Amino acid sequence: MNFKRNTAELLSALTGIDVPTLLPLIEVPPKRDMGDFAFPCFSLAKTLRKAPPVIAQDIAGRFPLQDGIARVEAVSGYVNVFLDAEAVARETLRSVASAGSRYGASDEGQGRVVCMDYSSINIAKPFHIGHLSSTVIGHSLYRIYGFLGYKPIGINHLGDWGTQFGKLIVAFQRWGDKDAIEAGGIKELLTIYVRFHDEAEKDDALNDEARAAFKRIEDGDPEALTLFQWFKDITLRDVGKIYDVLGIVFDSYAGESFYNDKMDRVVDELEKSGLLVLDQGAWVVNFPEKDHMPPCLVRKADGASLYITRDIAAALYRKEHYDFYKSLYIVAYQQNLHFKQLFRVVGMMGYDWAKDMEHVAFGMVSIEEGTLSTRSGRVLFLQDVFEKATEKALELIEEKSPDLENKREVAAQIGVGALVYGTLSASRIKDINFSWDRTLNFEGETGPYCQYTHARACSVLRKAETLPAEVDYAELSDDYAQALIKLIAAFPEAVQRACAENEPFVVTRAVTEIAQAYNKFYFEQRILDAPPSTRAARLALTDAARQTIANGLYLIGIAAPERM
RNA sequence: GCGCCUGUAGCUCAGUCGGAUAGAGCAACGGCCUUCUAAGCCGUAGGUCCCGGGUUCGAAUCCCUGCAGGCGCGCCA
Repeated sequence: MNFKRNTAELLSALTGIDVPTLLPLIEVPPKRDMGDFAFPCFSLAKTLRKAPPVIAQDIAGRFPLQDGIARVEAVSGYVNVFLDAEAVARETLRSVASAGSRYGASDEGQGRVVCMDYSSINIAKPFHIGHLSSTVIGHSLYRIYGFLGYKPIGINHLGDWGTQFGKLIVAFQRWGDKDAIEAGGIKELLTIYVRFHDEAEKDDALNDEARAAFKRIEDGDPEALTLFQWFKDITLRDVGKIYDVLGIVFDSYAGESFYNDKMDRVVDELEKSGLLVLDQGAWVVNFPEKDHMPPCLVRKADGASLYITRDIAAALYRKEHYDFYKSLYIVAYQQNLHFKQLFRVVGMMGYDWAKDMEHVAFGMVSIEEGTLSTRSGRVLFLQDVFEKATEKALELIEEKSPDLENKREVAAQIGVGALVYGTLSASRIKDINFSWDRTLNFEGETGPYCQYTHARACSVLRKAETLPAEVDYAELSDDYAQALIKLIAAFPEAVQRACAENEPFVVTRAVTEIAQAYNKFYFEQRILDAPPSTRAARLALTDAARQTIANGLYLIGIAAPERM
């Protein structure tokens, strides 16, 4: 049963206001002793020509005490509704128990396809913390949408085209060592790439050579293509290790090179719709004055296409190939203008589904030394951060639970959990200033805290050995149990909000609050050595908390170890 | 110059699209392990919700002006 809806229905009968308009007006009071739901009567004052406290008093006096409603009070213009603790406990715990790992899930998506462009790494460039946000937000949204019945399509739009591949070929042929690259991976590729730049400073002819080498890739020269593919394989193999650690899989790796032969069509179409204008030798699309947007360049003076040309081609391809209901781009806010232009151009081309594309923007990551910059050495490789966090977790495990069997595995889950949590703990738009202190702090509102709480609940259940078949839910009327139950009951709504706003942090917060409430409950109330009836009820609550935390952690892409 | 975004405790952030006395965590200080995992719990202290106007029963929240910071603004992605 949905208590909020039920309250709205009863209120509707008393006020004559229909349920849909009533529902958003009902709020949760700031303090628990003010009840479970509150209905402010101020907005009714004008139409009813009565003072809000009088109206509240009237409604409260006529409120029927049924369907789990214990009592109703009128306090300074509010109607405060108190739910029956036993009923709330029963309904909530039963629905968690029956849904299990699907608690919070729904079929509201009805199998509709949602494309998600995230992570989208560059070939031959190492994965650094700047790539983490897109990867982790995208992955979480992938799970959230899937959980709510959509069919997500995870797309890693690879940056696998451009003259840098010509440079890599030249560099490899001059100074490369196949075995060293096979062994060293991306870091080795980066080394020869950096060397190319150093040498090219002295000898500009190298740049011409690189351009020629890239031309060979474009022309389909077998040797060049083989090398090109090899660079990609090396990169994906390396980056794949990070995706494995994060538990990420993609449905498509179609990147820039994939769209290479699909761009002429875009230019043709733009031309036919009369949108293309020649300006200073280049072809551009101009926007109406009201858009306040500079024109966007679609084809360079030398005939070459650009980033946005590829993105238009990709948008068309995705619509035709997946027939998406929504198409999300999880990309930093630096590219706000780019996506505004992209969506507008696609709309101007006459595709009404342009409205279904959305830029899921997020803030920038900087480190203490300043903005990230590979060239000036201000980088933090994700691999290194993972390792350091895992090491810290391992130290703590050695200290706190030296008997744990799979220490390394759990340490990695905790270290990575800390990092992922850090990325998903605030709204997307906030900039992140990376700090080792914060990353390696596993106390308070952190990933390890939530994981710890989950493991703690698991430990209690393990010692109990069996879950009770019969539960007297009246045993869960104390404040600590009730606070926890209400947060568990609110979890499905949090998942829906996270989806509607493309904001994984909403789930992060919900999980954190449940963990906090469970820890308070755990500290204040004995579970295993309570009297049988109480013990049974508290075990059932422990299991519900355990399950909900596990589901929430899954949705934000964090592992939930049973021991730590 | 134009456009977008951000501004809440020393720091990192919430604040359920206008509601009741603005909440958490970190850091600081003080307590709690012979009892279910102390990666935990409790307490103390910490606020000009950037400034100023406006809208109304009521504003951290909505509107306007300003200030500060970030990002972007044609041949990169």
